[in-house]
Amino acid sequence: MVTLEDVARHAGVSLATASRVLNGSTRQVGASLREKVEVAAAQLGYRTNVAAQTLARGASNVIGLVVHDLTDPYFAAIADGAMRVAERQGLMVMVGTTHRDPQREIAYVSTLNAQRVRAVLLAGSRLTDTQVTRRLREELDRYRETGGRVACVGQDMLGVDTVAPGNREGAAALARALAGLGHRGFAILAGPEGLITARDRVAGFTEELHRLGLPDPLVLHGSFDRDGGYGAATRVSGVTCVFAVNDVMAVGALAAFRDRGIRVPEDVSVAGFDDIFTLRDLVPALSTVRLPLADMGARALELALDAAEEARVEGVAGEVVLRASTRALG
Amino acid sequence: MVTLEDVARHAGVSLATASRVLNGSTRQVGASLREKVEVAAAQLGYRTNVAAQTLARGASNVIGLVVHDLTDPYFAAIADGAMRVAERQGLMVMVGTTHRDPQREIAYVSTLNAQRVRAVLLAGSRLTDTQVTRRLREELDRYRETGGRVACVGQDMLGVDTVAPGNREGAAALARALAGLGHRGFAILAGPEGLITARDRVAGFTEELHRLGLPDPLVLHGSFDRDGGYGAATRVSGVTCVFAVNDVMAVGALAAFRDRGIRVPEDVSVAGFDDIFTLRDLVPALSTVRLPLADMGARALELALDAAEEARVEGVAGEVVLRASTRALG
DNA sequence: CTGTTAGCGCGTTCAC
DNA sequence: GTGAACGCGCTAACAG
Repeated sequence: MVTLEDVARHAGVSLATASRVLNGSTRQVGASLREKVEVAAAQLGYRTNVAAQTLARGASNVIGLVVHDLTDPYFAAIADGAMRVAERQGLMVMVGTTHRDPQREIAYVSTLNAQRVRAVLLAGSRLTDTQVTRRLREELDRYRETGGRVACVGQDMLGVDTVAPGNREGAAALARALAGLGHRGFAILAGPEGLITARDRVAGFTEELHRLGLPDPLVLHGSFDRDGGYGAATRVSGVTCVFAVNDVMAVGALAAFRDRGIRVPEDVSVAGFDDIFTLRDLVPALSTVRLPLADMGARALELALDAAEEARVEGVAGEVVLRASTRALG
Repeated sequence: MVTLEDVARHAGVSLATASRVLNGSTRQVGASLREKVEVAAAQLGYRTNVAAQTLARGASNVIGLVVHDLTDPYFAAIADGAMRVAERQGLMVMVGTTHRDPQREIAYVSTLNAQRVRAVLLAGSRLTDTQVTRRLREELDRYRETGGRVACVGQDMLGVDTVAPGNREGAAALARALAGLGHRGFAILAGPEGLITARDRVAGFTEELHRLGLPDPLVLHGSFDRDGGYGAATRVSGVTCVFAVNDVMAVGALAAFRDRGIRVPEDVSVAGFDDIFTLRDLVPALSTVRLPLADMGARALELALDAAEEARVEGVAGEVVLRASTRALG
């Protein structure tokens, strides 16, 4: 293993000089020595030892990213956005996937703390479980006490910089749009009870129906994925419009209705939430609430990197997009 | 920042003892001292400094993963598989996305080398550009010379452990199946010319048509994504069956045909390749060649981690899956 | 079992 | 400009 010292010796200069030319020091080095060092480094095939550098500098060039599931396009999009800004800043990204296990989320924060990453990004809905939230906060606080920066894409419950999707407002806007189409009987494929993202979308939608003087929707719980949508849709009846709290669930619902011989949108309208890119060619095209996921991931990392005194919360508005999966009544 | 030394002093033991209880040493420590150390660590909020540990041990607990694009479900699936085995082994994963820029792939290998990661996983098709391949190999060799382990999901061109999807064979089997349905006039949405995965699929398909005595297919190039499939499908005519070299392109083709008023499968059959999970609810359901992507990612990491004398190449067979997007003729 | 000590590779004051 | 030397936090002999 070639070390800086090898390079220095080979170039006939001091360790310090070699360090200055090879790594981003502010100090200047004479052209001739600089040349020698570069040649020696190239010849020997020198590669900086980042661990040593991190130790000496007391700061790393890595950021941590914790998501639930990379194969869920929602998180893939957020991760992509975050990784683009990381790359632009010359930072590497360490990724942990929790597969929706909150214990694992906490464990990752701890591990990333040990790695002394520059910043940690938490993507994904918070849970109603206050125990879990408290323990996560403790872990985050401990990390932040020693200079760690944290940002979150999701609900503002951790006392850190947060990019908060407008779940309530978006769902409410969607309800309004759907009501505007003439629908009066709704079902909500509501996701799991403990997931705040799902809850907020349900609440925003339901409250808006109230406000419009429409009857309460049928609320059907299930998992937050395709199968959850499918299963819940199986139990739908007597409504003209179904709101799945995310697009992936809506896809499951579409499949369920197809299997049941129920046509969309002729027999029932279906809307989702998120506007997942990979699903844009679905037939019928899915009405949904668009969230700029990549931007949200990027923005969250920017917030984390740009240290501030107190936690900032940035809301992100969802935009209702009506497509072929919902139709006007009468 | 609390260090091991702080903990040791606080517990009234030596640095070595503290190290032994807090980090995974094989050495035993008496119960009473162990207890003291653990209490002290907890009280002080000690967190291992992984950089220091890595430096001292000369080995890190991180693996590197280089993919083209995380938002492409193909890579997301591979990454997910790899990350599951990483997690099982207690390793963290550093991810780099190249966005199909080969320079960036090389740069990431260099950076991961500097990080002294335990292993590097390269996922994604190789290119026909021999210059690029040579430079990548050089960079990999340099990494391997100092103990780095490398594995690749893709073509065996790097001289490293490789999980090689059976692109040719899979495409040939698909051609056979499609011919068995009675199709004789084919078009291939062939992807970019320089991408070997695409090339192999085209070649396997074409050669099998030859072997069956069927006419040459119409070969239409384009990008390897949804838009490439859409664009190429726009130029299709006079055939009964279209083979898109991956599922995402097939989705684009479906959209193009829809826009052109061409019905699938009534007017034209469409098949893809990969069997992307997120697309399984597409209508019409896509005929394709299934690749066990997550397993491939997992297997590649296993290969990399389990050091061997010489590079192993494991072929992975694709399985033809005929669904509703292709129909039998006459 | 437990403690002492010499590095691991590099950044960075300091003097020159 | 350049070099010498100390310290970053931890591991791993080695000695007891």
